[in-house]
Amino acid sequence: MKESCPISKATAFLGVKWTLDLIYFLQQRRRFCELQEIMDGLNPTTLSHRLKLLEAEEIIQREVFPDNQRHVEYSLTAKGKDLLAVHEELTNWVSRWYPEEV
Amino acid sequence: MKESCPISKATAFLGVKWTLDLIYFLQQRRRFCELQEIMDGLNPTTLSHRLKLLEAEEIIQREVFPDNQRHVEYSLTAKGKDLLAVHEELTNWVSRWYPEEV
DNA sequence: TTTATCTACTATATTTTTTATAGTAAAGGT
DNA sequence: ACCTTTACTATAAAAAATATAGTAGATAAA
Repeated sequence: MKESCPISKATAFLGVKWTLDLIYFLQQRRRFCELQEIMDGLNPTTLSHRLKLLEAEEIIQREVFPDNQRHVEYSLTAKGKDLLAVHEELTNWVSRWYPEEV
Repeated sequence: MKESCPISKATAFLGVKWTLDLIYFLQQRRRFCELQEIMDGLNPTTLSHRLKLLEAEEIIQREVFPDNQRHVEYSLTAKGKDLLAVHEELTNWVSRWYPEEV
């Protein structure tokens, strides 16, 4: 952006469909299929892309269980957890403007 | 989403490319062409779509100047200004994790 | 021990969004 | 009269999201 936007580092991945929701749900560590279900059948191609993007940004970490290669868990890194403050503000905003929803 | 996500009301428009940046730049009231320039030539079709979305959500307001129909200004509503708290948190996060950028 | 199920994806094709580019129509300046 | 600015819209191409099916390994059930 011409005029620097101090948050462009963040909007590059937060302003992408599903990212904000995904971070919310990853407050608990989750498996791929759990995320799919929770997110109402979000298609696996998109979910896979998004997880890779967030992993590359070091917002989440992917852990494969050594005893079972098919067991993979995703969770927030310290950097990712630190983003939850943003979610909190967002939750507050939603409760102020859509009180019936929260 | 199956399991309710309390912020889905917000992520529906914030999790869309350019929305977060747009709100940031609309801290000051701006005209269409200014936004285009500031956002590094963001194409007018997308900008137009986004402005309409945010207007529909009552995050921004569109004002046509009565003396000149070609003079249109966009600015944040109270609801939109209230979202700036989220931007602030985001700015803080960026400064913590990308100190060289801010 | 064959068969079925679960998990974590990838492949392919279709639909939706975004983008680049050009164009329009009104108003204002020169 | 002519050029520029403004706020868009139109069209076509490129990129991203989705639906759907499929794969491969591991575990469970018959």
